[in-house]
Amino acid sequence: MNLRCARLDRAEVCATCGARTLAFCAALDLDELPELAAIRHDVTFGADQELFADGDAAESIFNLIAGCVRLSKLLPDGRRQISEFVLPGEYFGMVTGELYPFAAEAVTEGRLCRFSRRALDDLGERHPALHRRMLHMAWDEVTRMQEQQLLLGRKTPVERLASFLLTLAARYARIGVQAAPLHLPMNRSDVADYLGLTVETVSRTFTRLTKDGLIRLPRSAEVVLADPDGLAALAEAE
Amino acid sequence: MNLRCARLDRAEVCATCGARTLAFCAALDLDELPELAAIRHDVTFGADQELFADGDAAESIFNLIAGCVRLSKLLPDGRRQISEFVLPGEYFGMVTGELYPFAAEAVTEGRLCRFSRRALDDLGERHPALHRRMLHMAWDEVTRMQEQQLLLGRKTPVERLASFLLTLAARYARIGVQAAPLHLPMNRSDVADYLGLTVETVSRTFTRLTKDGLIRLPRSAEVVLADPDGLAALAEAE
DNA sequence: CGTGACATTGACGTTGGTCAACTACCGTGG
DNA sequence: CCACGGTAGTTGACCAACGTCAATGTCACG
Repeated sequence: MNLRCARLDRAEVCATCGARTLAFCAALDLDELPELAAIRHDVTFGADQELFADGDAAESIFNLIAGCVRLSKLLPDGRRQISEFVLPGEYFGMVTGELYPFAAEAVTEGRLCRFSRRALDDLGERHPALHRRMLHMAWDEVTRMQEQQLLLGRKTPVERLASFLLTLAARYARIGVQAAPLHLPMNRSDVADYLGLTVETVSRTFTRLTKDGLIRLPRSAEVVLADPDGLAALAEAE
Repeated sequence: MNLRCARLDRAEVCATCGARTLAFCAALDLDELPELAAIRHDVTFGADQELFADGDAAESIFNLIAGCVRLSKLLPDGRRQISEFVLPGEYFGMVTGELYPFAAEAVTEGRLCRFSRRALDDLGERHPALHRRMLHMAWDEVTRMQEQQLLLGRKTPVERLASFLLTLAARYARIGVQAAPLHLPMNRSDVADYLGLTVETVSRTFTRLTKDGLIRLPRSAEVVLADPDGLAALAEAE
């Protein structure tokens, strides 16, 4: 295989990527994609694999293609807060400082593109649409985080879990993943650390929602949203 | 005064603005500033004034020059979460949707630049450095919010208040505001809704920190950080 | 001074955390 | 194919922390 062939192949990868229309890559035209493909590094990872640790040198930005990743921060005594579950099409690892102020770990196995910050920034200089798209995605992220702050600061456990299930279902629906039944890739401990609760409270709350007929739980990782309107009423907290 | 004079005057406003080096405006060179000045609307506001409500049409982006603004969300029963206290040099009101999903109210009197989303986006097309700067500022915002989520989800009241005081002092120091004693522009109820607590708990926690010699409270809005290291130890939660 | 809003303090109750036991599930190996 | 062991999830009893409700204190402004 000669160089020319190799370049075409790499471009092909981006052109046929399932996550392209969702991710920031959508900002580039087909004929610009080879430039993106040229600076992209393909990474596959297994469940529970650490992608980077809190305090690592922040040299890369990541674009998730498949799987689920959790971003988390720890207190010295081990208390943990998961700030986000990253889904396909979303990017993570963006910081302006030298070090990542949070950790990224795989929830499930999956695949992502790694870009050197430097190279991606250069590409953005040449194709401003890329930075513009990343800006809008960052704004969406901020909006989601405001919603999550309301949840963490003011909602009861039932309201938190109802919000969580609905939001996750909506996010999966948006990226074209069937959501009935809703599959939870993360375990109860992850859910607890995302919602600011303990595993026990999460478990009790699942039971409570089940007994009230709002959901069904054929398996612990599979949720049927039996009464979405009822859940929404809880989530918006009447 | 003729048109030419007026244009020069408007440009002058941006060139001499105290917040320019802090805000996204720093992305533009002096000779590009008139373009920014041309689309800028000057707004002064009084304490407690509503800048926009949750659900208003999102037609503008705001750049705070002076004063303090709170961004908040409400649940139907009145529970409130303040997601951010905006300080001079920061911008707010950025969303990708049609409506603001949160409210913005003045904490103190102050001054800001209002930009139509459309006009600012056009300017960003012509000067990519602007979008790039806004992108980095958005990333910083996300980083601050992750820190705040850890606070809301996992910290105790004492840890929350210690973190809050240190973070606020650091932010003021960065923009060149003297921080000894630290002046709190917001009342206890705002602090409570920012930290996910009640006023009573906030008040008791102020008392506790005072009795432990970590702070002094000459007036309820004035805090002397008597033992910053002790506060930091609490904030990082040993 | 007097008034009203904001802040603090106290008494008490509820909610969600802690600790411990129990159960279900899954993979492994006999 | 079943027994076993380990992990994840659920349930129960108990308790402490924070919220609630109510009273009191403080300060700024007329």
